[in-house]
Amino acid sequence: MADRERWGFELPLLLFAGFRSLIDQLHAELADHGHPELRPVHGFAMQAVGRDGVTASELGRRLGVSKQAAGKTVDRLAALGYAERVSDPADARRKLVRLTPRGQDALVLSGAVFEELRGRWADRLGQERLTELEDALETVVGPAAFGLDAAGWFGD
Amino acid sequence: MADRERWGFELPLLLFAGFRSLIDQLHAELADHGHPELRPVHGFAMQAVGRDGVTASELGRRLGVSKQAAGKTVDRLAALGYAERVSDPADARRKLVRLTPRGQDALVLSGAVFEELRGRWADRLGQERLTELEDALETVVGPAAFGLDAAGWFGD
DNA sequence: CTAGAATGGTCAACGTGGTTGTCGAAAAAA
DNA sequence: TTTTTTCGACAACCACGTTGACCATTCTAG
Repeated sequence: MADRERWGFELPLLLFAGFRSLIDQLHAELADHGHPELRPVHGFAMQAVGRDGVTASELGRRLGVSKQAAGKTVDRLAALGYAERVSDPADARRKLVRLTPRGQDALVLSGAVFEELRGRWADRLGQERLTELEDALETVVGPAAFGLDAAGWFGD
Repeated sequence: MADRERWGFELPLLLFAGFRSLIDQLHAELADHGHPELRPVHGFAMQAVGRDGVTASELGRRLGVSKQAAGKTVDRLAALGYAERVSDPADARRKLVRLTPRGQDALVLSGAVFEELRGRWADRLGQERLTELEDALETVVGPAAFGLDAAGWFGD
């Protein structure tokens, strides 16, 4: 919306503002639908757990944090009723982390909200410009974009 | 780079990956130029302090955190040699936080690195598509993009 | 088969950055 | 002048990350 020259420092600010606006709206929506306690970090963790469950060590690898940190996140998720630990009969060392129905619900709901939010961006920009934006971003960040390793990047 | 239909959840991931890639490269560069201790949160805080200095309370307002949290950040910045507190002769309650020369250096360096990084994106995308991306983001996030309130969003 | 290495989970201590609540001193407003 | 507001600090606490250590179990070589 400006043909003025842009500063380099605006780019990260714009990206962050976009990201944050989506995440903030997601969590406002989640809070309105029975999940007020969920934080962004929990969403990432649940996404990494997935439908099949995962061990705490593997979760740590997927999220790019130590297994201890992953274990703590699972503790919180479990305390909030979103995940549970199940012993693995095939390997007495492992404890599978699985999403509870509540956790699955939150994940499904998040997916729906993200679709809705993308729709709003499409209304604002037009499908064309939105796709352009996504493609441009994918060009510069590459497939790394879909790694969930957001270590330490999330808070309230 | 894909004419397939995109999922809503990809958008925040792409934005975050872009943001993070810039910030990570910035701090790698800063570390290589004598500022290995700086964290993203410090950059935001120093930006908010600016050339004129600011009180801890005002800093908190600018960053969207409590004055206590802002005070702690100033403590950390001061311990690292990037900021200092100066008593305000005109108001005995206030203590002006100011950047030290080291702090100013880091800020100037950051600005230069961001220009360089934007240049790399321009090489990849072309000036046209980069400007399109910036404009599209500004359209959806509005002027709010340039608020520095990133409460709790930063870590390592 | 058994000894050693690798893996998984947990405990402890700690660092950083956030929150509230409280408080006294100083300034501003009534 | 009295009351209210503001500023900076202290304390207690929470969330989320880190290392290091440890034990139990499983895998892998010899």
